[in-house]
Amino acid sequence: MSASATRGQIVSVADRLFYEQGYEATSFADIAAEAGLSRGNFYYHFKAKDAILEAVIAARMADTRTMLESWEDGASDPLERIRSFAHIVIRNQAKIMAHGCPVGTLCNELAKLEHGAKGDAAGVFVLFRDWLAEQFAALGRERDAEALALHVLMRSQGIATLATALGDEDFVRREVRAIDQWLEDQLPAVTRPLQE
Amino acid sequence: MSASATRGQIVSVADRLFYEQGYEATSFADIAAEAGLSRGNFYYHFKAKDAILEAVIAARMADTRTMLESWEDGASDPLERIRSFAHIVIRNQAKIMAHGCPVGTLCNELAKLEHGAKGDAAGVFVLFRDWLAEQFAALGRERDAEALALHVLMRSQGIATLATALGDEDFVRREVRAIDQWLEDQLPAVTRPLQE
DNA sequence: GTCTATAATCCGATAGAC
DNA sequence: GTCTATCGGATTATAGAC
Repeated sequence: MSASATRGQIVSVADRLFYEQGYEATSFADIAAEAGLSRGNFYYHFKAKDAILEAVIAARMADTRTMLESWEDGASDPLERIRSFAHIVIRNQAKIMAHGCPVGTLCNELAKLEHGAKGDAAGVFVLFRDWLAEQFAALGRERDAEALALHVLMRSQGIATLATALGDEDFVRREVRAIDQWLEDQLPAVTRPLQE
Repeated sequence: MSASATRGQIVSVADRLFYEQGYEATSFADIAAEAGLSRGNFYYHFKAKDAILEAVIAARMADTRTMLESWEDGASDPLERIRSFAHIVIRNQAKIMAHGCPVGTLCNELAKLEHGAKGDAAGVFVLFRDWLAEQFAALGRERDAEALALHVLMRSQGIATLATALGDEDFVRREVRAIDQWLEDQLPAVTRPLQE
């Protein structure tokens, strides 16, 4: 296999295992076994575990950009686009209940490890935040677009964490509906600030 | 030192290190060093790492019950009691930005490890949920008390996760204010105190 | 590019002296 | 109850054959 193909295979497997098992709990042997190559061959492609993590984060950034573009292509209405985001927790419910949100759980783990890549991992949140803020701005909420974006992100993270801990499907559906309701309440030309 | 005192010392140190570094990343050597005893002596008090985890979770359950009682003693108004909970993320802001919410991050880690104690760890969430539901019931929201309780829990978890990832203090303050505002919007008009 | 073999380290856990 | 010494296994990482 070519070097780039093998490298891509490693990143793909590592991406999934880091999500399912966590970064530290995933060993080189785990990745090598599922990627179908020996441990020794690993160091030809990645000299250290940190390097794989950076490649996985870069891949997630690229995947996220692709997903955001597909939501833009799928709906011209900014409100519908924001709903596309809010409904991830339902579409990926089974995975989230088993392993949480890939972004939130990785940031939490890297924070505890005091790993320098925490900021890189949080970059996926920044991608979502800025994209959501664009949609809110398009809805006429330019002034507090970023605050509204972070509010939606916050709720999706809270839902994911409690879904993992408690495994309550009704709770997930109910809270996603509450986001939909909240979104519509933001719609009217009335400029209602989030705070105060 | 007596056995129970040493055991308590181990649990206290393990509690803090599990929070700061994570469960798996904390070794027996780490705990032993900070508790001031040898690795070998460990197994007199805890025969396995799982046993320490269970003791830590039991200690957190007890601490949480104590905290809930102190909030009950500190305020007779259920709304004020709920605010006591919502404001944890501000009181513990520095720790949360560094290591996340102790309950949420532990549940996430145990979920990825497929560790049987995940349900026990989630028991702290259940304590908070039931206590919050009691307060909402006392405010006249008996019918949806549990859903309201989970909503508050969800928001505090979302705030904690984003605070850890992004380190934005303004975001934390703004979202706690938004919870306060939401709380007042939940009050049935009849139970609202007369202004004078 | 891929492999085997192995070094060096750390882990959880045990045995036994005191 | 506390200690030292140590086992067996897993881990990251390297060296070198092919």
